[in-house]
Amino acid sequence: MDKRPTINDVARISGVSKRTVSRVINGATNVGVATREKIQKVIDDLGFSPDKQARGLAASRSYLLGLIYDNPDALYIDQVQRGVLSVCSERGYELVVHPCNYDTENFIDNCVHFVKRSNIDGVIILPPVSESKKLAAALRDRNINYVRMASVDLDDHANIVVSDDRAALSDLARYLVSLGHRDIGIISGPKHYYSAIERLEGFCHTLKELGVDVAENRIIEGKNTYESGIECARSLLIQSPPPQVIFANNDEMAAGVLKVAHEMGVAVPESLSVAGFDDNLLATRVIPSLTTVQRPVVAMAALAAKKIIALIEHYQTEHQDTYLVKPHLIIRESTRKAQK
Amino acid sequence: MDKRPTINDVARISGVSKRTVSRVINGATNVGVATREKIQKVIDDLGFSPDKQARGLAASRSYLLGLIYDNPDALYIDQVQRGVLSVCSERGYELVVHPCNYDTENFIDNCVHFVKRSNIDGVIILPPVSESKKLAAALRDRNINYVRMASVDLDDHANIVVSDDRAALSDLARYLVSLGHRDIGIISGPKHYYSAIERLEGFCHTLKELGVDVAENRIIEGKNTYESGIECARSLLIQSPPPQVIFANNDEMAAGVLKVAHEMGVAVPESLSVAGFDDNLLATRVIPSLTTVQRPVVAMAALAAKKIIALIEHYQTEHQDTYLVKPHLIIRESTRKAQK
DNA sequence: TTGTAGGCGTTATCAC
DNA sequence: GTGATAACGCCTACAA
Repeated sequence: MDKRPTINDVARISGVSKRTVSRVINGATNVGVATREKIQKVIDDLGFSPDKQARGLAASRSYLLGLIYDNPDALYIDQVQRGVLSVCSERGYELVVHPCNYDTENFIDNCVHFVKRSNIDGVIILPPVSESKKLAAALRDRNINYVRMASVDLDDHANIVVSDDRAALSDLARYLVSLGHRDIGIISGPKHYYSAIERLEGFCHTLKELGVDVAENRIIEGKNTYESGIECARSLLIQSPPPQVIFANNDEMAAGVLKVAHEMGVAVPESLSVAGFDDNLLATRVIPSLTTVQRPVVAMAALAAKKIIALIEHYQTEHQDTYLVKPHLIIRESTRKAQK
Repeated sequence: MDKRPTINDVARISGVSKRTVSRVINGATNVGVATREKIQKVIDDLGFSPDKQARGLAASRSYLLGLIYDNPDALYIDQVQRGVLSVCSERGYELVVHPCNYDTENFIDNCVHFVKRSNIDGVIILPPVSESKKLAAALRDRNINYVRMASVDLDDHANIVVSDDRAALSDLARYLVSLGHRDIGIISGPKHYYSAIERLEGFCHTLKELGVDVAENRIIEGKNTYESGIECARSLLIQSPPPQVIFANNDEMAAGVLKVAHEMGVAVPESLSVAGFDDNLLATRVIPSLTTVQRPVVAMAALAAKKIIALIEHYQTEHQDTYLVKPHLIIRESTRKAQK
């Protein structure tokens, strides 16, 4: 590899000590204007940029951000990565990815070890892993910076970005009732996920307010997978009469509903309206396209990145306090007015 | 953060010099058995592991692998990441992701700079960026280790993993002809991508061998996007008569074909067979499910990771030579025998 | 087989 | 405002 210029080169050429160069690099205020300009010029001429490793070794920082997740939704991950990276590149950080197994017993040690062995400066944690109190506690105990992305306000606002799924589902409920539907089926997510509970409650609560009750046998707990969506849709659609609407906790399962409806000869949206959640790639590809809820994932991820950097660099910003973003309803072809 | 034990602690406690500890850490052979065991015990007791930054600074290595891509297919990226990471975790590396804009003029500088500023030990490059001769040349000039994933054998075998798309498309052609189809439409990928050319040629070549000619107006150049698939499908299906089969260069575009067929009242697979490429998530979700070609992406990525590490650590392995993997045909609902 | 000494490129301490 | 000098934790000639 070509030898890159070092701080020593800069110091020698500009005729000052490297301590002073260091001051300029780090934007310290106590440097004479003339000195600063002279040094800056040399830096520019040389194309010098500080070596991350040396810098990290001395300051015990790595300029590395970690992304911890156990989420089957690749599209979601991809959007998060893009959001985080847009901030990283501005601020001189890099992103190290770390998928893990939420289920395994040693997953907390695994994550901690990940951070330790590479001196990761801070981690962003995605749902559903982000819902783990144990992980958050373990990180906090070890003074590891983290920011969680979640659907519930379960941490200090400096450590979390939450999407208001409850409010979004409330909107969806209102919309469906406005179409004249009163018989609604639900395929929820796994009940041990806060996100699933939030969505379910937000949905049912508003329905109730509007005078619509959801019978118990119309709520089925799914696993957020396509296969599970198929299974649950089947047990919902063999009921007689079948519901007028099915809301599925994510688009994957909603796609499963479409599949089963097609098999059973149930026309969507003529005889059955279907809604999902995520605005996954699938939502537009599927026929009919899905009415769903879109989270501003890229923006949330960027916000999370700003927060983690604020934590690392110990400064206050307005980002510290803003933490709540609201997803919005996207109406497509899979929902329609109730038949008379 | 808790203070981690250092090599000095290990040396002091085991009563040897840190040079000897260093030898044990790095698996040097010239250490007395007794000494080695004694030191190893201390290492285990302390839970010591060498600091990556210090190590990197001294040895000018970072134990970081980079992943360079500009690919809209999040699913593909996700699979690659998992494949690479499975090897990384075994070998003590971490993965740093770097999406970039293939189109922009400074993308090469951007990538080089990415590697330099974090002292990335080596990069894995995904298609279509991997097809860039300029990038490869730039990396080689600067002695940056790289491995490309591609559809064509366009580099030293130590630097590439290629999927034999040509052979796979040959299989597809044979399969379609065996169903009795002779009138075939094609939505190719952008012609400036090798992958698109390989697939197109592999397909047409075998068709010709089987006595099937594809008329020029039956081949349309798409852009690998869903929208482009819709557009191209339309101009193919308004021809009279329309083709019996449409092969699209990827599943995204094939999904577009299904959409248009649905709009135009063309039954798939009864009146039109459709095939894609990738075995994207879409392939199974869509109705009817797609006949397509699956690349063993995770395995390819793992192989690429092994190759890049071999390059970094300068050793020969059998991985150096194996570089070609063959995708295989997956037959689903979207293709069917030609009607009499 | 083992140890000594110096260096990797930066930041931090504490004088001046 | 500026500059020696010592860390930071590890690796690598070179010596013994």
